[in-house]
Amino acid sequence: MTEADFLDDYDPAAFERPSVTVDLVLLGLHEGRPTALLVKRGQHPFAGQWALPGGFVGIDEGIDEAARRILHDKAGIRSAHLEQLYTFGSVKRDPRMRIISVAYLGLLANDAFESALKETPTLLPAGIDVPWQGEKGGPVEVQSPGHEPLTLAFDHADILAMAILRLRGKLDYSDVGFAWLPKHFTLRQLQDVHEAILGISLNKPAFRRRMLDKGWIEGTGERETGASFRPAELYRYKPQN
Amino acid sequence: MTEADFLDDYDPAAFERPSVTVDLVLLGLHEGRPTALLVKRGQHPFAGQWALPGGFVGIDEGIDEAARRILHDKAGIRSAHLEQLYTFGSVKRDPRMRIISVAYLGLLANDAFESALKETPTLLPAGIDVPWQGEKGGPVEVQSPGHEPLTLAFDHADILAMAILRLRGKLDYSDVGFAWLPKHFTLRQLQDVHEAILGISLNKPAFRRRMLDKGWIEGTGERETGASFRPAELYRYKPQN
DNA sequence: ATTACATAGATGCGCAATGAATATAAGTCA
DNA sequence: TGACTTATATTCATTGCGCATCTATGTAAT
Repeated sequence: MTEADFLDDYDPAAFERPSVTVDLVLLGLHEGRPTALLVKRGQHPFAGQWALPGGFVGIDEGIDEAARRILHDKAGIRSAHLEQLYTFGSVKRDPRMRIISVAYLGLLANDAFESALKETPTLLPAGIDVPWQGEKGGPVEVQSPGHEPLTLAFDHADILAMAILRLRGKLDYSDVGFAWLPKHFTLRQLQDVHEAILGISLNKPAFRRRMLDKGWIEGTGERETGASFRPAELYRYKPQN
Repeated sequence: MTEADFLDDYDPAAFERPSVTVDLVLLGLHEGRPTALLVKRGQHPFAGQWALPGGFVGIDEGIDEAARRILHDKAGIRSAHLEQLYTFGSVKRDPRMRIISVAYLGLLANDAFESALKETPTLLPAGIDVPWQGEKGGPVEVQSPGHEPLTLAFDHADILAMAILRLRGKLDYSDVGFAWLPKHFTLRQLQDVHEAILGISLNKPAFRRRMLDKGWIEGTGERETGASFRPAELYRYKPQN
C-alpha cells in the first residue's frame, strides 16, 4: 500500500492530464423513427464526416453543466431531458490527442427538434436503423434525410448504439417514453413512440391497459381535433406512482 | 456555429484540464449482505475517513485499463467482473482541485474477496445497508465489520448507492447474479445472492422455475457434500440464451 | 434398524398481466 | 343516410408468479 498511498497523495499536476469532452446524442422522433442531430466536421480528423455535437468541459464547470451549455450553444435548445449515458475513454479514440468523452443522451420533443433544425441549419437529422432486436446490442446504421448511409466520425456510432440500448432498457420503468410527446397526447401517439423505440409493433388493448394501470397517465376529458374519424381522448403524463 | 466551430478546433492545450480518476466499487457477499472494500484515507481531505479505492488515469491508458490496473494494485485482484458505472464530475466534489471520476463496479466471488482481504490487510470490508426498496434510490448506510456506522469520503456514498441501483436493475436480465458464486453452485446459493442484492426474500419454487425456464443454468448431476441433510444438486451457469 | 429432522425438490391452485380476436362508439364525408 | 376509419371496450386463452403443500433424501440420535 505504500505505492498506492504515494500515488494517492501525489501532486497530479505532475501528470499529464487528458482532455475531457461532452458529446450529445440528441434524439427526436422524425418520420416514425429515432433520429439524431449531427454536425459536419470541417477539420481533420474525420473531415467531412458527421459527428455528435460536443465540446470541452471547462475547468470550473460540472459535466452536467457542460452538457447543458453545449446543448444550448450547438443546438440552440434551452432545456431537454438530458441524462448521462456512458464515458468513452480508449486511448486511440481521437487520433490527435488523449480525449475522454462523457456522452449524454438528450430527448427532444417534436417542437424542440424542429426549432433546433430551423435555428441551426447545419444540424443534420439522421435516421437511425437498428438491425437487432430487444437489448441484444450491436452497431446501428445511420442515414441522411435522403436515406443515404452515413459514416460517423470517431467512435460516435458506438455512442449512438449505447443510446438506443439505454432508451429501450428504460422505456417501461421510467418516463423517457413521454419526452418526445407534447403535454397532451393520445394513446396512439404514446404507442407510436414506444414502437419506434422498441422497433416492434405492440398490441393495442394491452398497451392501453398497461399504461392506464401503471398510473402514469390520466385523461384530460378533451379530445383531439382535425381527425376525419373518431377523435381520440387526450391524456397527460402524471408523475410519480 | 462560428463559435462552436472555433471551440471545436481550438487547441485544447490552451485550456486547463481536469484530472481524471477511476474509483472502484468492489462488492462481495459477506455475512449475507453486499459488502464493499474500502481504504482509509491518510491525508487531507477527509483524513481518517474511508473511501473507495481509486487512482489517476494515465495519459496512455484507457479508462477500462486503468480500472483493471487499480484493481490489481490496490486490491491485489487480477480479474473480476468489472463494468463502468457512472462518471461523477461536479466541480466541488474534491476540495483540492478539479477531479472527474469514472466509477467502476467490480463484483468479487467469495474466494477473490477473501484473498483480497488477506493480501491487503488495509482493506476494510464494509457492509451496506440499503434503507429503500426496489429501485427507488437514495442514500445507503455503510458499516464496519463491528457494525459501527462509517462516513465515506467525497461523494463516495453516492457512488455506492449508484452501484446498488445498477446491481438491482441488472439482476434479472444479465449475468451479474452469478458473479458472486463459484463455478458450481446450488439453487439455494443463487437465491441467497438474489435476495441479498434485492434486499427482500423470494419465493422458492417460483425462483427455481424462473431460473430453469430462463435457460441460464444447467444441472451438473453432482451434488453438494458436507450437508447434514439432503444434498442439493450443483448447477453451473450456461451463457447465452 | 428405526425414527426424527432439516432441507431439497416437485406439484397443484388461484391471481394478475398479457396477447389476440371481436364488438361497439364516434367522428367525417360522399 | 350510410360507408369508412379509428378509438375504446369486452371477452377469452395463455403465461408467469405467489403460495401452500407434498414428497424425496441425506444425517444423526435412539
